[in-house]
Amino acid sequence: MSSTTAAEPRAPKLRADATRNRERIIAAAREVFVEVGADAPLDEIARRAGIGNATLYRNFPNRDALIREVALFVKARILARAETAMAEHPDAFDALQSFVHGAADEQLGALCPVISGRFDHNDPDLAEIRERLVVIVTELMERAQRSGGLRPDVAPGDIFVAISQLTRPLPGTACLDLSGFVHRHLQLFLDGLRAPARSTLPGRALTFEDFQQQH
Amino acid sequence: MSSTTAAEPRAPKLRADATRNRERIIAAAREVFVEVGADAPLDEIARRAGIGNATLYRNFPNRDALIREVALFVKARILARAETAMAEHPDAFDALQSFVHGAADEQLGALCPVISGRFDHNDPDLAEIRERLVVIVTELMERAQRSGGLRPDVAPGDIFVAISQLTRPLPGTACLDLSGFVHRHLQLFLDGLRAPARSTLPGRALTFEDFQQQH
Amino acid sequence: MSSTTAAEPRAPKLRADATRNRERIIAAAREVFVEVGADAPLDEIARRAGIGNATLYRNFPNRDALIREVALFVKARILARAETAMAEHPDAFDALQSFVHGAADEQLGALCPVISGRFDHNDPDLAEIRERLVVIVTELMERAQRSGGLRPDVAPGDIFVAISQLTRPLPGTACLDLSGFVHRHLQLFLDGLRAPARSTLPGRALTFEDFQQQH
Amino acid sequence: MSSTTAAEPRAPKLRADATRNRERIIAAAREVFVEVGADAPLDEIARRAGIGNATLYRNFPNRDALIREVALFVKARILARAETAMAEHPDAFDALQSFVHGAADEQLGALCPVISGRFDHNDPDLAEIRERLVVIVTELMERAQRSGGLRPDVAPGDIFVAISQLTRPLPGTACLDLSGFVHRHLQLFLDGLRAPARSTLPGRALTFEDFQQQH
DNA sequence: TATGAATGAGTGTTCATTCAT
DNA sequence: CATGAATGAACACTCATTCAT
Repeated sequence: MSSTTAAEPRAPKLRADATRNRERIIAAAREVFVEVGADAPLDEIARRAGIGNATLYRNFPNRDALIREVALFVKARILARAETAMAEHPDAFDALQSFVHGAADEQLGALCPVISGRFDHNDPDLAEIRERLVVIVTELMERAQRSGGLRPDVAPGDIFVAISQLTRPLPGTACLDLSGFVHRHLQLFLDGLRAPARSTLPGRALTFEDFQQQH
Repeated sequence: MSSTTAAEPRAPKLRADATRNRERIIAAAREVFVEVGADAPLDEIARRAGIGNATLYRNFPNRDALIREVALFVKARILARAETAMAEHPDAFDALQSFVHGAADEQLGALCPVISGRFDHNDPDLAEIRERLVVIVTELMERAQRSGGLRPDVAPGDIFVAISQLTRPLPGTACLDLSGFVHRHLQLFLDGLRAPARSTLPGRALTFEDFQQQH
Repeated sequence: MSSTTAAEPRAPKLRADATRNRERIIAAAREVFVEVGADAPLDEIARRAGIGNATLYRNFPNRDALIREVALFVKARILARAETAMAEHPDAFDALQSFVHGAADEQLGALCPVISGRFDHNDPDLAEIRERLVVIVTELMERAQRSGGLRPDVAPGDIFVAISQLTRPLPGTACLDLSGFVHRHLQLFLDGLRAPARSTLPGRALTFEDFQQQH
Repeated sequence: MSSTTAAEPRAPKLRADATRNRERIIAAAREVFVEVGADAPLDEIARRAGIGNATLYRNFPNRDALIREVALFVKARILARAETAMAEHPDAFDALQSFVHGAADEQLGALCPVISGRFDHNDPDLAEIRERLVVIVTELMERAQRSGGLRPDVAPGDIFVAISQLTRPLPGTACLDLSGFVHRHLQLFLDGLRAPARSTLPGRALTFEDFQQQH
């Protein structure tokens, strides 16, 4: 996944420190981005990670590089949620519901605006994980549509938009303020997704690409 | 509503410039806040309004005062949408749907995060318009629930959260990027609101006060 | 004294307003300069005088012109104090003491720093009143020296420096904070001025010109 | 006194730059405050110290923090003057005179208005040095009163007011303009302080606390 | 290599002065 | 002629990024 995974056999000791720093930075960055937003002071992230600011810059030459790593990290976790959901729920719509609520717990909504706009659509690492995510969510939805649980006029992009929008915290607020209600409104949206459709939707079904253009 | 509506017949001439500037500032502020967010440079707003920055400060001594006026302006328009919706649609759920889509067109979603947090809950002008909004939306929903169109386990706060979240643009993006799909996802949410309820919702119904605490 | 005293016979009515405005501005300026200092916002002076800011600028094209008028006004009052002191006190040193305490009451100390530095030494009105002040204070001091009350190694500039310095309020403070003690320290200084001299003074006696170079 | 005196032997190298900068900033601040006053542009201080403005802010997060350090620095030097004066002069009034002229040379007069008003009376460092100053000046004066050199109706506050007022430069002027005469007028004041008293003073003797309330 | 410090560009806000009514 | 409004320049302070140790 990461480009520094298996290469040089030398300097293994230094790497112990280095990778621990990387992880601490990414964790701190995720926290701070969720709380403060994409414009969070990088010094604050460094402080929260317990390192000097220049160390942060050594690991991630600019804000976008850091955001990229956070994106990779979070998408990997969301992918894992999808895999778990599919494995654990025999009913396809149940699996979809489980995935939606699980992705919300990964704070996808809080992080989408952070990532948004700064996205390098050609980044191979991101492309790979995105592709895997597309595949599994498409599979999840098609199963649910075939089983008659999910209305037929929706596509993966619709799901991701709903998750990211309905779970976004308000800026300047710690993420949890509305979170007591997040699952409630996701559930209302999921109820709207059930077959049979109760209305004719305007627009067209959103592909994952539509969503990715935004995020 | 506005304090400059019909009152003093004197000194209309001097006011001509001033009020035109005020209006231009508010319009520019709304635009810029929607596009850039609550931290938008005030100089940019001044530039967009075609005035000097100090003129902006003369009219609105600080950012919050400006945001307050934008809030008043937008809430007034949303109130008007609610009144229109109620008047024009004999079916109560239709009226509710019309209101929801109309409020989205007023960019409520874009402006909620702007207003959020900086809200002076004691401001009498804001309190008044908020109160009128509460009354009419409550009425709309209760009618729809009595007529069997709307599920009984939801309250006004749920509606406002949905509107504001599902219509929020991504930061750093002109508002319209997702807007082609906004009504689509609102419609999915509205489908989830229809009676009979297709699930048991977690949490409790949100009152308008719950929503206001956020916005 | 003023250059607008006796001239044009026309427009006497307008002048009534105009001169009342002038006086109110000067009074307000004196107050505000004493309270806030030489950098006081001119808008505050206009506000305190109950006029618009542009009216202030019409009367006094810039800060220095306003300060000049305040200087003239205050010096005229101090001159009057000197004349009164000389007339009322048979003993020359008593007269000097009376003058010193009286000048302090005119807030000379507060206003010297306002005036200082912006002085136009060629201004004929100021020159005239300055000259009259020099003459009378010199007379006061020479009498006191001849009568053996005042030590011989001091000159008018020494007196004025003492008054202005010992009565200066601290910046950012309303003038009166130390004022309970001003006369106390002036009195100590006056005790040091009495003959016979208790020390040999460093430097040379200050003329009024020495003082004027500062103020 | 200073928290960087003798303590940590580690990390002396990095500190070399930093402390040199701190010292240069304090020196420049003292200069500029004396010349321009408490409202001096901090950018000018940074420029004079030969550093970037943000470096100044890194060392002193706001104007008051900088003023505090200047106050500490200057008070320490004045305290040293008092100790020297007491040690070197067998006659108590001579010692007092030496202290007064010495404190004037430290530009106490110029800096009192800078410090004034922004004083945090609870600051422990400032409280400590203030206390030591009170003790030694009280001692100086009581000795001089016991030896019959100093009139009995004065107290430390009277001395400090005289020093600070008589040595204050005019704003907008380099401090030295009047300085040729400062010692002359201080000497006149000191002559007024000698026993026997030549008048009955109005008001009451000023304690150091009276003075501190101002500065 | 990791760090703390330095930097300069950017933003909010104030105020003296000018302009239009 | 008096006024309120408009203006731009100035300053405090923040933050991303670079440098020296």
